[in-house]
Amino acid sequence: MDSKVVSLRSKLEIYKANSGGGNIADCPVRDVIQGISNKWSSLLMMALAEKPYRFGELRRLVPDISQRMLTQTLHDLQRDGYVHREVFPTKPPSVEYSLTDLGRSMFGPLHQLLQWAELNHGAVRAARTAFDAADA
Amino acid sequence: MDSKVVSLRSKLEIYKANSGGGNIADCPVRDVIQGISNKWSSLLMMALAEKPYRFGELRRLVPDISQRMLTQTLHDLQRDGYVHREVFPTKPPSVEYSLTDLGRSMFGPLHQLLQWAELNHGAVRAARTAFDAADA
DNA sequence: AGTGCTGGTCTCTTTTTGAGACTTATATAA
DNA sequence: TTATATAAGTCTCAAAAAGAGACCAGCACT
Repeated sequence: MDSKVVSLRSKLEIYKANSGGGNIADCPVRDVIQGISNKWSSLLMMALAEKPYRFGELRRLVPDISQRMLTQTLHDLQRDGYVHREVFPTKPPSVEYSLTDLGRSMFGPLHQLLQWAELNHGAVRAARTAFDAADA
Repeated sequence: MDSKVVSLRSKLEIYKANSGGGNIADCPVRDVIQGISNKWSSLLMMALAEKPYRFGELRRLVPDISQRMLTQTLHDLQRDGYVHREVFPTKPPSVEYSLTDLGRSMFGPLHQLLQWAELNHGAVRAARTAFDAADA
């Protein structure tokens, strides 16, 4: 219990103290988390955790993502090592995206968070409704 | 094992099939996840999981957040029910932010993800370096 | 010859974020 | 007394990011 608090403190205040001239903005945990804390990353991870998908399949699976952001998010996930991109020499060429070992490893804890969201979206919606009613 | 795959499938394809005219954009899991998948939410949750903080303390703890985004992110976290805001009648009045029960509940799985990031940021950095070297 | 499929890129517009001045009331310092 | 600091924001303007949609090349099918 206390160990959790200590480990948290280390990530913020003690991190700042330990890293001589280092800014907390350079914190490696932030660096990693911010790569997956954006609108589309977790959704695409969720899709690719199920099975590999092609570019067009992902676009149809997530109809409200723009082609531009699908390209860019997949590129970023590939760069961070979560996603593998493979081009098949069909006519026209098709591209398949799949999770790497690192991607599957990261999806473990991410999946826990997704499950929490599934279980608790009722509570979150209720909180929003109450909050919006309060200042009305 | 298979149950994980099935539960994933249900969130994407089967969700779409089950929710008659519903769009996958309305998916409640997405709704909740997108509330915490932004640049500052997880960082502030991390800080407040350690202990309650006042507005100015948070600003000093995270020096690269703008006052504007700190206000807005705390407001959104409060609206979603993760954070409690309390005003103390000091002169000038001070405001303390703390996690609610729902916030602490959500921080459980979030903390798992943060720990993964701490353990694996080396691998992510290495992947980035390799990727950037490849197309150079 | 025209149409559609592939996986993108390019441009333009709208939205979001960042930087920084400004606020109101009180306390402290010069 | 006048100046300065502190609290928690808000306001405005500039910059960055995201969304919408046209456009591209090469090949298959009609």
